[in-house]
Amino acid sequence: MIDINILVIEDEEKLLNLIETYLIREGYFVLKASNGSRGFDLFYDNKVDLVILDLMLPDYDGYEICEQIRNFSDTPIIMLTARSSIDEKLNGFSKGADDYITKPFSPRELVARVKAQLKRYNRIIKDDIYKHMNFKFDSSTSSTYINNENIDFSPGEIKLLYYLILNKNITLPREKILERVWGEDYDGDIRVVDTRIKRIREKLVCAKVRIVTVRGIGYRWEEE
Amino acid sequence: MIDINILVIEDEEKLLNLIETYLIREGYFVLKASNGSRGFDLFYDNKVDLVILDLMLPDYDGYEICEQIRNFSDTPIIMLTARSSIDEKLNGFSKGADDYITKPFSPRELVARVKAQLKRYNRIIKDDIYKHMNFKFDSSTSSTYINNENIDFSPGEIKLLYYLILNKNITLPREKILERVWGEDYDGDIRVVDTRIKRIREKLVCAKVRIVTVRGIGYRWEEE
DNA sequence: AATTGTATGACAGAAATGTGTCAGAAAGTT
DNA sequence: AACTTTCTGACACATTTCTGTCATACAATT
Repeated sequence: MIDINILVIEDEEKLLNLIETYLIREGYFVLKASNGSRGFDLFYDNKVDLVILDLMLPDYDGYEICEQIRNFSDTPIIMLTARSSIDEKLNGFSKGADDYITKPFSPRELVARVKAQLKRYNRIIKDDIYKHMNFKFDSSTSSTYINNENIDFSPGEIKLLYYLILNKNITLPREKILERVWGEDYDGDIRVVDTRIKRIREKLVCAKVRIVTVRGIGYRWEEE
Repeated sequence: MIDINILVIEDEEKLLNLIETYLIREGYFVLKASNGSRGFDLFYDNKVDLVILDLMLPDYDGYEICEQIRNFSDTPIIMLTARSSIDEKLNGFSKGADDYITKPFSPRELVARVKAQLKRYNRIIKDDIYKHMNFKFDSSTSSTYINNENIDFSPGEIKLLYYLILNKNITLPREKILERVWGEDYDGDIRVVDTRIKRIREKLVCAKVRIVTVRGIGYRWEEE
């Protein structure tokens, strides 16, 4: 499965750990920062899929960070704050936050909002089922069905499959696939991608979906 | 896709080479200058899509260069500096810089900001869709559709197609096409352009757009 | 008609992708 | 631990597609 990384920037340690617990329970990977500066570093050095950002931090104002991130990234940002007036809310949105949670909040609320944002961004998320014609992929159990028959894929194949489905109808360059599926530190032959695509294709022959080759670029998941 | 050239003006050689490495890894072409004067020359003599400019150079102040460039060009400029006070930041922006990076910075930050600027600048079509009548070109996926049917073009054909669309209704001389699409160092027969145009035309027969020949000069993308 | 510029088809070398095989790694069993 | 099975990346070779060149045909201009 492709890991989903959530960066939480929050100075109150207890709350930080609490949030972490909830998110980990949902299967997300959590990056923790207790101040804005550290948060930045983590954001730059990792693939971050969503940011949960406290408004009041020891070093920076949450708005500043939000603005900074928005200068070069569309990663969804959820603001976290004790203040709850309408004014503040508007301010947060205008700075580019995608959602806003006021403390105190329930774990359920947090998780729901996180999922909502990820879904908006990615279309498909954990615990979702992708289906097209006779092909079905259940991301919560990583099982694949063709004509309601379970088809086995290896762990690596599932990872690639999932990534392709997440980006259906979008052409993915080999480099990008390699970075996301194999990881940034992998430095072997780039054509492992081809080999793995081939292995997946073998199992998709009867499915009404296919992986098309985009010469000179990479591959694309296409629905028939 | 058309090559993207980034001009880096930075006197610290190690940093210069480091930046080059990151950018090349992302598929950009890099022009290096270790002082302002040389930077100017490179800017004039090349098609530059973005400038990364150190604030402190042996011969000129980065602000001066920024102003100079702004006198006749909107090419995005990213300032690079060790200083980080708000004042400096404002100064940089007011002189026409589009973004600002303070040292030290992570590779990811650099690349992210470069991408953000290029995206903003190339609004015309990058990640955008060109459409006229029954013809559609999606630059983010490099896909072409005629009557909503996907038409395959080869990588080279896409490159030329894209360049023509970017300059629609403008007559492009062969020499210019050759320089931009084939690259400056290509030194084969100039008539390759004709051949490739022909191949594109074959696929455009049903489209309500066409490439017209301008005798003695070159070609022009024309909407019917 | 002569001259100049462009279109087209064929071809061969180049480049990218597909595929089978193999050996080492990882995971699972006894 | 020893063994078996599966997974996975590397690599070589086959296949497909691309692309520049060139010769010839065609069109425009004088």
